[in-house]
This record gives sequence, C-alpha cells and structure tokens, in this order.
Amino acid sequence: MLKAEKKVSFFDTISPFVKISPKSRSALLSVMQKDHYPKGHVLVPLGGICRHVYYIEKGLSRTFYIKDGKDITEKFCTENSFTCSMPASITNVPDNRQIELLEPSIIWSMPYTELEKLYDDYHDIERMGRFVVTNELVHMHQRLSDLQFRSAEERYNNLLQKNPDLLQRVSLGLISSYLGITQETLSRIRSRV
Amino acid sequence: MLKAEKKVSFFDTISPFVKISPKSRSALLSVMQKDHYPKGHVLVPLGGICRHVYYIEKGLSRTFYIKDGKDITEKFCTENSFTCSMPASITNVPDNRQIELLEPSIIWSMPYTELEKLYDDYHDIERMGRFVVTNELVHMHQRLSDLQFRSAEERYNNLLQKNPDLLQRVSLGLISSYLGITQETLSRIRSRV
DNA sequence: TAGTGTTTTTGATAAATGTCAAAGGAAAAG
DNA sequence: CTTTTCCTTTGACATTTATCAAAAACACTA
Repeated sequence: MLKAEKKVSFFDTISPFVKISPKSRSALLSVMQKDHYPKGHVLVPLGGICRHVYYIEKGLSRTFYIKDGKDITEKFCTENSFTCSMPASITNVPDNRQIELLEPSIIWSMPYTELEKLYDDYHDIERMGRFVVTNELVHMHQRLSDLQFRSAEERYNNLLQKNPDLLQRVSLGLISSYLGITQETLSRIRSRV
Repeated sequence: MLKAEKKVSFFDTISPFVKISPKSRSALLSVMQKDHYPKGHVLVPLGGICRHVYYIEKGLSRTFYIKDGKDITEKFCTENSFTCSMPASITNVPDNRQIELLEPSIIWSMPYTELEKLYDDYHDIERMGRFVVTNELVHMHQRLSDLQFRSAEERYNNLLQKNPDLLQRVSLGLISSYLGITQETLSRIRSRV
C-alpha cells in the first residue's frame, strides 16, 4: 500500500464534500501531527492564543471560557470534526477561550500558519477550509436561533434529540452552560419529563 | 479609465483582505447584478430558496423568520456587507428565512451557482468566499456568547455601543426580537438607563 | 388641522429562570 | 468496606422576563 493511501479518518470526513488531490493530501499530512492525549489534557490554556486547528479522530473536546467567575461551555466537539478558537485564530488576538479534552482522545493538530501557506499553494485545500468554516457557520445558525427564542426546556429536548450521546458522555454541569441555563434549572427540566 | 477599474465598493470592501486579480475581478463582475430597490422590497420571500449572495452597497436588510406566529429578526445587514440565507444556500433545503429591505437600497446579487463555478476557476475568488464566511463566523461567535449568558440589558447596551446607528434606523420592535426579548422588555430597559 | 394607523410606553400579573443552601447519590480512592 | 470527593437533585425564595391590555406618542395623509 502506498504511503499516501494510508487510512486517515480525516480524509474520510472531508472527501465526500471536497476532492483532495494526492499532492495536496501529502502536503496536508506533512503539516499534520497526530497525538494521543489523556482525559483532562488542555489543548489551549487560559491566556494562550489558539494557533492550531484540531481535528478529533477520537474523543471529545470542550471549548469554554470564564465569565463573571462562571465556567461557560461554548462548544463540544466529538469524533470526526474540527475545533479551534475561531476568534483568536483569525484575529490573532487572545480571547479567553480554552479547549480541554473530556475523554482520552486522538487529535490531529495543524498549525494555523502552515495551513495558510497551504491555502496559498493548493486551491483544493483552500476549498476544504471554506467548506469546514461554512459547515460550522450553518451549525452556528442553528444554535443561535435555539438560544434566541426557545425556552430552556425546548433547547434541552432539542439536544436530547439531536445529540443524545453527548448527554451520556458529559456531566450535566457542563451541558447546562452550553444550553445557556444553570445546572439547577437543567436538573428540574429533566425531572419533569 | 479602464472598464475593469470602474469603482465598485464591493471591491473596496474585499481588497484589504483578499487580493483579487483583474481577471477574477471581471469574472466576478460578469455574474454580479446591481439593482436599486425600494424600502420594503423582499429579496427572499417566504417559501423561496435563497439562491443568491447579496452585497449591500447602500441600504439595510433584515433576515427574519416566523416562529409560533412571532416575527423574529435573525440578522440586520448594512452597507458594505454580505447577506444570504446561509442554511438554504448551502443545503438547498428551504428554511423559512425571508430577507427584506428596510430602506431604499443598492444591492449586488450573485447567483450562488455562478459563484460556485467561479470558485472552481479562480483560486482568489474561492479565497474571498472563505474570507467572507470566516468573518461571518467570528461575528456569530460574538452573538452566540451574548445570547448564552448575558442579560437582556447587557445585550442592549452591547448593541448600543457597537452599533448605535442601527437603533436610529430600525424600529424597536425589530430590534427586540434580534436581541431575543419582547418589545415591552426592551422599552423598559431603555427607560431605566 | 383632524383623523388614521403605527410604534412605543406603561401597568398589572404570571411564568420562567436564577441564586443560595443543603441533602442525596454515585464514583473514585484508600 | 469505608471514606472522600464529585455530581446531581431538591427546597425556598428573589429576580428577570413574558404576556395581555391599554394608554400615550408619533408619523403620515386627507
């Protein structure tokens, strides 16, 4: 088997939507690093600037920040998806977002600066970037309209329906801030179903 | 003055961030259509699928949908920015988002299918697409964290600070749903400042 | 200017959610 | 098995926001 054909789930995730040429593929692989991390590992610490895009091959990450002393989960990220601290990566200004792993995980890291070089050189990689960002944007639209005019209960049921496994894998305290409510309220919602 | 150098504010908006070659520029112009519309004009009606990306040279648009009989403003869009019904354009599935103009406006329309052809042929146009979407995503992050854990009053003050002119141009009823609150609550917030 | 329709404000009340404190339960560690 | 720690639930109460109804302010037209 040729080296370039080695199975990497990253490309399985991408390829249905964006064709990546063999050359681009190896260029990408040359800047990607695969690591195994334990539960609790911090990918982006407080005060740090997120300079990588992460692809989660296995495991689960959480992006969060502290607001008025409260820990607020902005995003969960599971197998076969991408995560980074978007505002920081783009603007290069430190936001206060941190990323930590909630499970032992297999993570592919791509330095943002390397990725930008690849964007210059490979049209299809630029397209991949556009695709990933666009997907994320559609997803954000969904979340926004959830938060804008749905009750806490509706939001919970929504999550339960769309992402039932998340509730098995993550403690309720973290889920509640993701839904924009307190832990107590979430507990009460669950009890009255 | 060469035709290709004719002033189009669209390119002024883009060029600080993405270099567009003369060839790409005219390719873009060839699929862009400039129109003047009156206040109240509907760019994307109920039930329609948004098949264009719109650039607002002058004026103001509003993206909204009806939920439980209530009119909810998802987004305002002012001069020198882009709008489209993202979920519909991408997935080609009708969402129930409509786009209407709140002022007499000058709008450049780009058919989404044409744009995708240009993405294929011109790397820099694809980059422009990535840039626009990325910008929008950063902006959405901001809105999301606003809605997730800020009070109605904080959200209003935030808007007042970041977008004071919007409050001059748009009626409070439309602003309130954008902030995720009722009109009455918004009125009370304003009165107690 | 008077009249009509729209937007904004105000009032009374109800519903949803937050806060603080404490009690149960479950899981991990010894 | 017991202890310790962390996670979840429950209770009492405060606060925020929604709802429904009506009044007031404003803008446009005849």
